[in-house]
Amino acid sequence: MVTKGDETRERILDRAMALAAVVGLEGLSIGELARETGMSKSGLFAHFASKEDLQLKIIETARERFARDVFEPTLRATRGEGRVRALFERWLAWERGRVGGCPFVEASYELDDRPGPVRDALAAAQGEWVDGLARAVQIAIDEGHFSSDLDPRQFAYEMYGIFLAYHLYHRLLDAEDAADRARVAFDRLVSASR
Amino acid sequence: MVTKGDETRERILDRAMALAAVVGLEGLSIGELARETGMSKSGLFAHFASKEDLQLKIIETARERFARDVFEPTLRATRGEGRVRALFERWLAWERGRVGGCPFVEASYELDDRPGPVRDALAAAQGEWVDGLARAVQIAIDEGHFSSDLDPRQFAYEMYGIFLAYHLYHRLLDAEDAADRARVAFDRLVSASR
DNA sequence: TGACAAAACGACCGGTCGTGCTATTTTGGC
DNA sequence: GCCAAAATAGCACGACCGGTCGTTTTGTCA
Repeated sequence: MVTKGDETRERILDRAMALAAVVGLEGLSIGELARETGMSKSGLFAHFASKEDLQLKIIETARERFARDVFEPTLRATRGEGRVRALFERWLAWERGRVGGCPFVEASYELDDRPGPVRDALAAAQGEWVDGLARAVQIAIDEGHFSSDLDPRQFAYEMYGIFLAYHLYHRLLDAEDAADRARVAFDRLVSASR
Repeated sequence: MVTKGDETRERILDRAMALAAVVGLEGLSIGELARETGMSKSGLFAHFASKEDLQLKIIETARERFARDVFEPTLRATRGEGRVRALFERWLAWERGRVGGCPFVEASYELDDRPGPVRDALAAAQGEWVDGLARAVQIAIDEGHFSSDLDPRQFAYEMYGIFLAYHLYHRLLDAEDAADRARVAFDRLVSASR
């Protein structure tokens, strides 16, 4: 059964995720989050044991949303190259669709040098995603769409690079052709993999 | 003439740059920086008008260091493909050589959604670097090393992507093969450009 | 050596941080 | 419609934030 508390918790996490994508997981303050959600600081604290706990739950929430919006839909569609292409397009849309960009990317560069459970959770999530990408590429190889010489993990690496450049060009440099450049690069990567 | 004040200012900025690469430009606190440099907070404030001023000067310092260590040395070496390759290797070394990774990358994902003069300065520095890359590629085209069909700015985009993926794999995922993967990707990019 | 400016200091400002503890309100099952 | 449980608010705390102040130390040059 879903109680009222569950709902507010969900609402808080939604807002927190968006906020963290702008000011960072560390920069996010309880007071600001309380203001944003129209609650008191102590009201928030009934839902989260500590700020670190909140950060962990933000990452978990982002993980769920990403799986739901990007990864899972492609599992019910085509296999092989089509799925890899679908993953890429959904990934771009995921970035476009939220204020502050992809929370994983933002957090990754923020926490890369700050050891602790939050960094660990983030690295685990990122590792999972990279694995998922590589698996999709492996299937494309098995289906004969991609060359059997192809290294799926190298493909995932380069695909991630294209996404990161897209993120930077789009968010910081305000380049209107960011998505175009990303697609050109990705097409080149796919073509070279056949 | 270089006064004592100039020297300490230099020392402070050095330390501040390293610190900011770890905790971010916003996360960097005056108190912590004072502790790290063995000075008092007010002693610091003799050198910087405000925290924002400090952030701007950190970016400026990073820009100088980057130009000195990465960009300029390649101008005195080979032109064309050789220079582009040298830029890439020096770029990787620049990332490896400092705690916290490349300060520009860290700052870029931190500030991309926080308008203001600091973000502007950062975007300008990044734009400058992308321009420099594209110019080096254009020279390689003119020299006949790269195809005349090649779009230098697309090359710069993809090169940046490879670097960003390297940064992520190296810093967050602790992947030992990060540099190898970066070189494989870059070689593929260069080969496809000939 | 004495004068004067540059540099650094410690104390302190109002404000916000994360986080407790306790009281009050709201909710949902009987 | 009662009552326990769940949810939220109120309030206070010590620490630290960016920043200012008047003062003291240090370095430079006549």
